[in-house]
Amino acid sequence: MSAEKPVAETFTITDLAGEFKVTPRTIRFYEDKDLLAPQRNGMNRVYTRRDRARLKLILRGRRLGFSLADLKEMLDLYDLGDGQVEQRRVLLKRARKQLAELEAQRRDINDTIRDLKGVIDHVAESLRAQGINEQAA
Amino acid sequence: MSAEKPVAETFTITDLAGEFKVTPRTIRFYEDKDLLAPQRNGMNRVYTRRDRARLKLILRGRRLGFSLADLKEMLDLYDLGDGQVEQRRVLLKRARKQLAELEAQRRDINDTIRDLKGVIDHVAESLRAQGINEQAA
DNA sequence: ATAATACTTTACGTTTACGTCAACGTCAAC
DNA sequence: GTTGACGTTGACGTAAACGTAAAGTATTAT
Repeated sequence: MSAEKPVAETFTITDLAGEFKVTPRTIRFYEDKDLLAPQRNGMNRVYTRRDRARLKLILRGRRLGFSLADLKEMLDLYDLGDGQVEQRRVLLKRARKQLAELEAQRRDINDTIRDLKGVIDHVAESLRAQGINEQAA
Repeated sequence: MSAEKPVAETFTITDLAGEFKVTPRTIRFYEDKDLLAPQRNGMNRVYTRRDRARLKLILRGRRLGFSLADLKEMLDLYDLGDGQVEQRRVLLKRARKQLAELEAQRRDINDTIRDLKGVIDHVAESLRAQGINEQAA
């Protein structure tokens, strides 16, 4: 009898696992690595929307090839926005460094996309030149 | 007595390792996985500019988080542009699928960059609001 | 002749990110 | 009261991507 509304107040581990197409094992593993820290209801883990947002960020980072250690640092960046002055200065430096790396990665992606488009155009053209349809007969 | 010009005709394994900041072990490992197939001069490997280009592509792919298995497929895409018609049709489909994935990844990156910029702006602003310089005293 | 340098193969070790049982707790339904 | 359904904690297994010796070969320098 779980609510079907877009977002509930809290989530169970299988809720999140189902939503993001990962196994509960994965989510527990992230907790073991201190990337998540859900509350408990007795023995059971209870995830807030904030936990859910963190998980989303972790999985996005993983798709971009970042290690869990990297992602822990990035999450700490998001967390420590209300620290002491010196802490925030350090945070700012790290965040800008991280930003530079992401922009470098974006350049890599753009280059790769351009190359791949070149291949596609070339092959598509070579098929057209022979008067061949792209779809099979 | 190695030439210092930007590009030579052929390269040794340590040439490439030096240029791309990886170890020879890494390059040999890629060969073992059939991502590279350099010529031999006796026992020693000899890399052409084409091999070098492949290595460059592999390393760029790795920075984007692709597995070596993924990259082998992608390299095959680049290679098979002159195959039979049916082969090229398959190639075209795969290439377009690959392109779609890359564009999805670019969206992930753009989202992440946007989030991170938000953090930076927020923290920088909070420091300015207190009349604090970003650099330490 | 020998030492240094550069390269080779073989093989076992390591880290990361989980997968896969196994055994147990808890609550609702039958 | 036992059977699921869902959750829990270990603990061991594993695939990927190299790292790290160990031991041999080939060329070059002295």
